[in-house]
Amino acid sequence: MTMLMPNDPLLTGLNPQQAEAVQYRGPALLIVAGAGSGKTRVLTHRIASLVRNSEAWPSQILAITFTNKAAAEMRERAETLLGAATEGMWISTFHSSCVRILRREAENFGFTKSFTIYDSHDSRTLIKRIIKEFDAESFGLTVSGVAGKISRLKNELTDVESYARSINADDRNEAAFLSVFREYTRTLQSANAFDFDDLIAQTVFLFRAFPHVADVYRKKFRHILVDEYQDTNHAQYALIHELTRETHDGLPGASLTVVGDSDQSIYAFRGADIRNIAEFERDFPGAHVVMLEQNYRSTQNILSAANAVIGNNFNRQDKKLWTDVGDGAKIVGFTGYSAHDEAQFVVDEISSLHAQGLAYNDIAIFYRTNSQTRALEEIFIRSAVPYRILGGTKFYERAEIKDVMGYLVTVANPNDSLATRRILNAPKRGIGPATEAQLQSFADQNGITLRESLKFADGLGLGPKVSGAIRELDALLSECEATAVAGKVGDLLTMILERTGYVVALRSTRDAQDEARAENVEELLAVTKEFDKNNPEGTLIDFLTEVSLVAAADEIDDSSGSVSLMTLHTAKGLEYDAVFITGIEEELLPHRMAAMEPGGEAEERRLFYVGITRARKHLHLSLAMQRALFGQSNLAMPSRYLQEIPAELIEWRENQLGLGGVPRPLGASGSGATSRWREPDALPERPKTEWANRVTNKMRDNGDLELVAGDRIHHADFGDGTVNQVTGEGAKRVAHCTFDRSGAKKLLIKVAPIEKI
DNA sequence: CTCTCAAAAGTCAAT
DNA sequence: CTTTTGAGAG
Repeated sequence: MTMLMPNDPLLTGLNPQQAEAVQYRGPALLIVAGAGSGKTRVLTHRIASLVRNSEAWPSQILAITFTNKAAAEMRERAETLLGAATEGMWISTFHSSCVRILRREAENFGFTKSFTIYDSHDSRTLIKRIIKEFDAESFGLTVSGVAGKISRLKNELTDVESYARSINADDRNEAAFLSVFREYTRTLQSANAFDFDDLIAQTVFLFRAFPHVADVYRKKFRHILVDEYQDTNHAQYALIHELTRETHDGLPGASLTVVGDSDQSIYAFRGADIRNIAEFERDFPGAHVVMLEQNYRSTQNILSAANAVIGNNFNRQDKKLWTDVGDGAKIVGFTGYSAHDEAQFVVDEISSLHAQGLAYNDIAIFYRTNSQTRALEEIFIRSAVPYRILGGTKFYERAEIKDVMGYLVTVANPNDSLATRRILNAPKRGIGPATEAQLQSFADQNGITLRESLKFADGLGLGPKVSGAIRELDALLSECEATAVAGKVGDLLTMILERTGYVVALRSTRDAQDEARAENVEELLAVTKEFDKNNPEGTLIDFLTEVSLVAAADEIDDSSGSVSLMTLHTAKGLEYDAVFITGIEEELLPHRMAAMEPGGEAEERRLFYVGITRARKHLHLSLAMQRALFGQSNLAMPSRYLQEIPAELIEWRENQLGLGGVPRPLGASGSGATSRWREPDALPERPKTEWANRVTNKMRDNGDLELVAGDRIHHADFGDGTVNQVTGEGAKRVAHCTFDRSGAKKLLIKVAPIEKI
């Protein structure tokens, strides 16, 4: 079914399998794409060929990815191929696509277009409140338990009423959960809000309940392409099914292309069902399958390690990645005494890679849990290496940001009582829990929103001070509502901050952290202004939608010139010249919680596999012998997965402090890691660094320390040394030194624990 | 209603 | 270890 000439530019440089995946035409195509096999290229070329051959209008194409970053990249590459002809194409994430559909269709089922989106944090706040109200703790309900169960049910497309029918009504615990679930659903509805899982599930319900609405989208989208198909959950799977169904007036279903790799399925905890891809051929009879195994990203050594590791998973379709670029450098292994020691290795190694000409933004560090960032950051902050942490405690989850966003949400969606409650007393204006309860019950009795109840505060018999505060808040919100209609988001936020004195209040406290909070709020203001600039037509709702749907990986600014730190999950879909995977220890990878879950061990192995296959040229694997958890130091054992990599692929680096006769954590063969492991009290005495104390104490400031080449200095860890050169300016001055004991280091003068001798 | 301090908890990844 | 929470005083 070739529609392209063999010499078509859209096919040049593609291998036969890739070319087939671009050209095949039929109702269903599954592209099994191993890591680094050029799937984005195949997808974009496929889209381009559809448009170029006039097989489809751009507006008939829907391409779905998991992150905004992936969507942006796909759009950019499609634009390179097609130019302006990409206009009208939907290239976006599952969540963004669904929001777009829901905003158009919300009025069909009891919502308005200005609905707000609750992130997991908002959901938990609401669930917590409901559990308390229902006194449901006594039935063993916890916030995380309920949140997880509701999320699972929604991902399985089970709504409250069908759940109610499925349970044993005599089970008091289940009944208690049901009433919490009911109340949660009711509250979301009356707040005109959807939670994350609703965005997908409600779109499916919408399509099922209103076939004529579904038909509109079935007719519109004639070619649907889904990336990372192995990570779809049941609701997403159902959404795709709904969209590719035949319409009621007999138009055949859209053509569906899915791309995925079951070896990279790492989101089972979020409901991802590996069967969606494994059973694709059964779900879509006549589906054509193309396998992409040639890897264009990594060296053979890296691929051999990846193949060896993933080969230990059972029940997988065997595929072997290969490359023709050659073996490349060996994988570098390192065992540190502690997480800080490990971090120091990472930083030193990065400095040396950088000295060899590798840019910082081509380097990334991965870890299993966000808590591992602390030790890394503590070492990074004192080195001259620029870094950035992706994800983790997210900006939008900070209390001060939630407060300020509460104003924007209340203005955009006055039904959202969760947001209104949040701002009643932020900043402190004397409206406490008692007043809040009174306002809420007044609102409930009169069938109005909490926001509207503020207008009737005078009749509630509250004290003059409280009534005055409420009147003032009401006036402020009214003014905001007027501004929001006409103005920019940045102007609105500026007005809110001025009128509430929120930033001023933060600045006037003694708490040093409040200064940082004030800066965060100002950063948010900058974000709104940036949004206004990039979206001249953008509304407040558009802004709120955008911030609700940002993901960790979306924050990556490739031109930032920094080393990127992120979890292994966030790393999926990205690639770097040099990759460091840290904390490759039992209890961490596989994580102790995951190891107990069914299928957990295999999924953790896939996670490791994903990490390994992100590396183009250099791969570093490191671990520590002791790792602190909640301030408690525990013994750590090398991960079982480490032993799955053939020993000849790894070159173990000596600990620079001189590890004497301590063996590397694993040898080529024979005795397992455990027996080769020394007891901690047998470790050679090492200079006590007491990182924790020094690092968490007040930040050192050597800002005015003058250093020139030739100066002798003393460093708390590295001992005495000589300054070779000083580069940079002001607070960013960097001393290039050679230490007598530890060799060459680059230190940020401002914060390094050094003194002149 | 607000502030302060001490106890308790979090302990896995995230759209 | 850090952050959140609850109780009790002001």
